[in-house]
Amino acid sequence: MTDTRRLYQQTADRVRQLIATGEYQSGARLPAERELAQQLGVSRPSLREALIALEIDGTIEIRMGSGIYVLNTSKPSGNGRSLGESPSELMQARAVIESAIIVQAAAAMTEETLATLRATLEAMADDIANARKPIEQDRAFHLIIAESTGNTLLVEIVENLFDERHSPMTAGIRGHFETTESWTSALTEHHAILAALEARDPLAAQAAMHSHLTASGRRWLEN
Amino acid sequence: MTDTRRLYQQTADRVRQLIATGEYQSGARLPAERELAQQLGVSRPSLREALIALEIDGTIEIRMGSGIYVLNTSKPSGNGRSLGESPSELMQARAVIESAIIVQAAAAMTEETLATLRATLEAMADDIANARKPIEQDRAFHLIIAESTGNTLLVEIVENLFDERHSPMTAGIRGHFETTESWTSALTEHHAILAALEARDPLAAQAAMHSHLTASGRRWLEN
DNA sequence: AACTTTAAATTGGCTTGACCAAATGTCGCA
DNA sequence: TGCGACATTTGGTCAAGCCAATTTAAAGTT
Repeated sequence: MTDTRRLYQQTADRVRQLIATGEYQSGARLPAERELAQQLGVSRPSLREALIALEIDGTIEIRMGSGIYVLNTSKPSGNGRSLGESPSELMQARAVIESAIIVQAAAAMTEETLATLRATLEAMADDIANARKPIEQDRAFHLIIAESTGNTLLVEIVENLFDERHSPMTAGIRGHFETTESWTSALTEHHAILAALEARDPLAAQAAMHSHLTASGRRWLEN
Repeated sequence: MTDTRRLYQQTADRVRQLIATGEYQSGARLPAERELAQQLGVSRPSLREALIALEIDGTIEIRMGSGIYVLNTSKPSGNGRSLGESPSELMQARAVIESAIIVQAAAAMTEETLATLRATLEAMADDIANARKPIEQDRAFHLIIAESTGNTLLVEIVENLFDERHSPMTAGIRGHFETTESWTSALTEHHAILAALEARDPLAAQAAMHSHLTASGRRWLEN
């Protein structure tokens, strides 16, 4: 699969790799812009855009007239999980948290909330049929479940984790290629979750939610 | 004082102002790059650098061939909470989330991590014996467990929820009257959690964590 | 008239080339 | 040896142009 992300994002990742692999360690000076651009096969303006991204996330420091320096090489997580696996990390976090939340939600589920959830899935199906990305419906489904716990903190957490997925930052790591198929799968899984909630079966709901989010993460990483 | 920052930073701020002043509201489309650059009196490459900075911090979204769009003007960025949150809500959220997390943690528990946890409890006991508030040790205990999942997002969430409890805002709702007794109870509960982790018993650990946080919330409210 | 197809205009994506300004290195002179 | 002027290196910015994705408008079809 060809990388369709913007060039500056791809380039930023390549520079991150140079640093991660120890090619350039903390405090080291990278090659000059002109040279590095040629070395990476991109134009200087494009490299500059990448450097700005790296500067913002604290990977490098740019000193005018002097050079580009690698900043804190402090690496996160000591287990070999390694580079740029933020998407899987995100979806794992969602799976853990939302699975726990839905157990609470199942207990407090009202007929009214169930009706709202059904309406959401209908709208989602409609979006898919019209080749629109049902991101808002997807978001609503998860938020409504969180809201049914009556705990605003839990809602905020679910909200933030969801939005994290579609943030430009995360989109930069891997472009989303949500296809009609993948959305259809997601819809099916949502229906399974809803069925468990209708049956007031907390454990089944928990299992369905966990399954949905892990599958969703897998789809995200595979395309 | 003349602004000596790089041009892209100054430009990014000017665009942020255009958005903040309502010139361009959420969802609105900014002028085309060429036009906006001229309007701001900078070159297109410089404007582009500014736009990348704005894209990264989630202020705008750039759609190829379409335009530049203003995203959510709401800026949560960390601590957008504060309203309608009760201590009980906070502790309920912690109970739900940390109980789920410890199930993952129990599976990944290493002897090394267990040793660190034991050391934390010893330091906590020492603090209590010397009439010091073992807040840092308490914090460390919960964070170490979260960290053992290897998921930085989960760690962040646990961290934020913990710190929320001791924030000025929350402290204002109810001054903490953590007594020696209440800290001793907490320590005992921590030991119970540790015992379950040493036994590699996820369910027991889950129960112990849930029990600890609900009890902790009760103590908080009662004094 | 309504819908579909096609072409033109718009808009972001990227490159080449150049010049300026800050920082650094070099060399000659005291 | 020490210090100051000059040349080099390096980032900062601009200008103009072409390509590709998207949108809009026009033309064609039913």
